[in-house]
Amino acid sequence: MDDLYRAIADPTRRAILDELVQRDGQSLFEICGRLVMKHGISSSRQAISQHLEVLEAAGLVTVEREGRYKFHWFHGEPLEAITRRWPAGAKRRSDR
Amino acid sequence: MDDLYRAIADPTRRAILDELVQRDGQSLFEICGRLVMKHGISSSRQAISQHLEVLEAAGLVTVEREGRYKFHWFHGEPLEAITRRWPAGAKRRSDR
DNA sequence: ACAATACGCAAGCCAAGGCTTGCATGTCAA
DNA sequence: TTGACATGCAAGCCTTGGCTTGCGTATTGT
Repeated sequence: MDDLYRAIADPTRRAILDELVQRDGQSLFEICGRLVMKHGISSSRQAISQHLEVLEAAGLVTVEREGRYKFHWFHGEPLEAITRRWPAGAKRRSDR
Repeated sequence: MDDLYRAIADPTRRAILDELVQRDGQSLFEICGRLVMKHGISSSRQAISQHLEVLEAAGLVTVEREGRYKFHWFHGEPLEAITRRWPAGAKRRSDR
């Protein structure tokens, strides 16, 4: 529950989510390449791998091993907890 | 835009938002007291004040000075950017 | 005016976290 | 089987950020 907010706190992890939404089921190397190409992020492979672990712990990314590859899928359901917790509707202060 | 995710990354700040949703328009001292009472959080007044600055920078809290008091209101609209960015609907991986 | 109240500013401490580096493991193709 | 490829593990560095401490400012009540 707490991992969710930590997961989306990092801009690189948010870019990873953007990437997976745009093209689901990518491997680690695919993600690394696309982050450099389209998001200007050039972190090491290990750094991205650690980010993916955090996203997986938060339930925002689903993983499946296939041979020597590991594919990643986006899973947005945990995000609903945020708008369920606070009324996102534009609540303005009432005049006093 | 980036401040939003940092703002809700901290559990104390999330508790502050919970408090303001439950009782809008509190002063700093009121918030401090209620955090101790109902959330078991006992940080110093300055710590809470700094948290409120972060929340204000993220647009999640509206502030109005009145004499020697400073009142705080919850404003949930920025949160909509999250579910607008990623489809929160439970998207599952497609079989391969 | 004076003291108490409510809050702001700024420096410093310390733990958490993001990143790198180096090595290890496992898988596939030739 | 051997080498190339895709990933995992672990230790260390270094910045970020949350918290405290001490002092300063402004407002209110008596």
